[in-house]
Amino acid sequence: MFKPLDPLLHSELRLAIMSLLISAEEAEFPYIKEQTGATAGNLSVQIDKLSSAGYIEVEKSFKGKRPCTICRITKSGLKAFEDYVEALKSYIGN
Amino acid sequence: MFKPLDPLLHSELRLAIMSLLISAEEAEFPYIKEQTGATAGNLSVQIDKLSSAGYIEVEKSFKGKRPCTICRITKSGLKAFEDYVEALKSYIGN
DNA sequence: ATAATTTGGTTTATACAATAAACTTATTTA
DNA sequence: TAAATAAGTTTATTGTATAAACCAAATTAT
Repeated sequence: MFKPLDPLLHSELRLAIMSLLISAEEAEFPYIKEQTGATAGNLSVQIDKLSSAGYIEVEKSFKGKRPCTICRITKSGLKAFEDYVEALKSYIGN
Repeated sequence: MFKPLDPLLHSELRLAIMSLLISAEEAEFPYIKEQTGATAGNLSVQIDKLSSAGYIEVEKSFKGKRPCTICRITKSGLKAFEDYVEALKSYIGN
């Protein structure tokens, strides 16, 4: 009847991050922060979780002398997102 | 960009309860419990929350000598659900 | 008859998770 | 050179989902 909702994606901020990365394929930390309106701390934590789960990959480099964190969605992240949307439909009706 | 998600509805079990009540317009506690697979304790708590918010109304009566708890969605609950679905679309794309 | 189980829940405790506050390091700007 | 900004991370707090424990009545088994 009701399909279980991946708890990693069933989170407002993490869902927003994933949504952004699906449209963008690549996004920097400050951009995600601005688009989601999240605090840096919260964003940092949630990015870690998505990264640990293998849903996104995080590339830390330097842009000039400043740190630069770039995020991309992974294949498995995209799959998880699609599954999540599918599961959601069992609650909200397509 | 991303619309905020009503935290009361952004919960797997509460969303399932609301979803059921939208289709059914009326449902008894044991039926909801069976359909959602929730434990009675969890269900009781979440029903209380939805009821306190005015999203559902709860009628406690007796069926013979056994207690009987019937739930119905309210107008404001239906509105909240629709708004939630609308907000969700800003994350998952319609 | 009475002990055990089931039904229909509620209350309480716990463990996790979302979020912000505080902090770090480096860089601009005043 | 002092203050503010940028880009994050780590830590602390608060909240919330969930299950465990509990209660009362009814039913079933011995």
